[in-house]
Amino acid sequence: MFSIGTLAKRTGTKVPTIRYYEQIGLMPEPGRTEGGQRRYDAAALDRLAFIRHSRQLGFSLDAIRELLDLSDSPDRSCAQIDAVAQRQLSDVEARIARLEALRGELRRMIRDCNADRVSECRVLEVLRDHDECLASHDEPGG
Amino acid sequence: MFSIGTLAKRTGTKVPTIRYYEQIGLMPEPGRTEGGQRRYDAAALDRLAFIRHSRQLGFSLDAIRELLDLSDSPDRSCAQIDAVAQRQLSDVEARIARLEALRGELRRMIRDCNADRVSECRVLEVLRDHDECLASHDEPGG
DNA sequence: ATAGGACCTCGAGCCGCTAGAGGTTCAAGG
DNA sequence: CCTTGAACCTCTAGCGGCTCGAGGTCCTAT
Repeated sequence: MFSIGTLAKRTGTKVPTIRYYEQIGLMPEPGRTEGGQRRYDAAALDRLAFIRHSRQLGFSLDAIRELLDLSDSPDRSCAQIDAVAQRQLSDVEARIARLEALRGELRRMIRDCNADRVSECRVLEVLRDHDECLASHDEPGG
Repeated sequence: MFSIGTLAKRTGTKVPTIRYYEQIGLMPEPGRTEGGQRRYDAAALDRLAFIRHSRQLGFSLDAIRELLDLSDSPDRSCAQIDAVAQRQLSDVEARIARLEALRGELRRMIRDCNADRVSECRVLEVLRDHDECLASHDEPGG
């Protein structure tokens, strides 16, 4: 049985993040000392490590919740788990594609700017005129 | 002089987003009709188009504010503008690199999973054991 | 004159945390 | 056993960048 600070250190998570995960029901409520401090066991450590690693791979907390739920039924087919991972992969691939398009525009914009003064700055021109772009980068974010 | 809805349509922005930009001082307060409705002119349209396009290229609202401020001094050197764009490019490149690493892990994870049951699922194994990963994907997001 | 779409403000909610205030508990050293 | 001070507790608010809803007003076309 160890404290939230120890759990935080062992998983590379910040303490408030652990409390947040508990609050949203991703981590179960742990036992408490008489004084009211949280005390964790190895199971909690495993679960949090799973969550953190999934987060590092870009899974949303909802997707992680799904994975954790699915992993509680060891006899079921793992097709659903693979589907969650596949969705994540597709998502990552889409984001890469979008960012690569942005990278192209930014590079072109910077390369073409041989101006001295703001008034002739190619970067600003491109930002002003959408038509100067090759790709149609519709959605922000990514 | 046209309404916020017209401005929204012409720039592909949602109406509440325009009001939000005004609220945070990115768009100036426009004139109003007697009844209190906003009325915009061509300058507002240009400014909003610039903002939207910059957003599509991934610039933060703060960076856009900087670009807009800089573009008000046409006689200055455009080095600062290029620097903002360069920063953005570096940012995009870093995000691409990170996402490519994630993509690799996800692909490997999915490829290796030939299991039927959840209990043998390779995807879950990898998520449980950080050591199964090739790269050290430290920070989430990206 | 009236209908109804577009506008108004204000406040809350999304994700995934992060930070701060202000107070309590625990563990180590004396 | 007592003191210290680091670590814990709860609660609230904030970040970016919007998005949505409620409840009300205005404008324009018929």
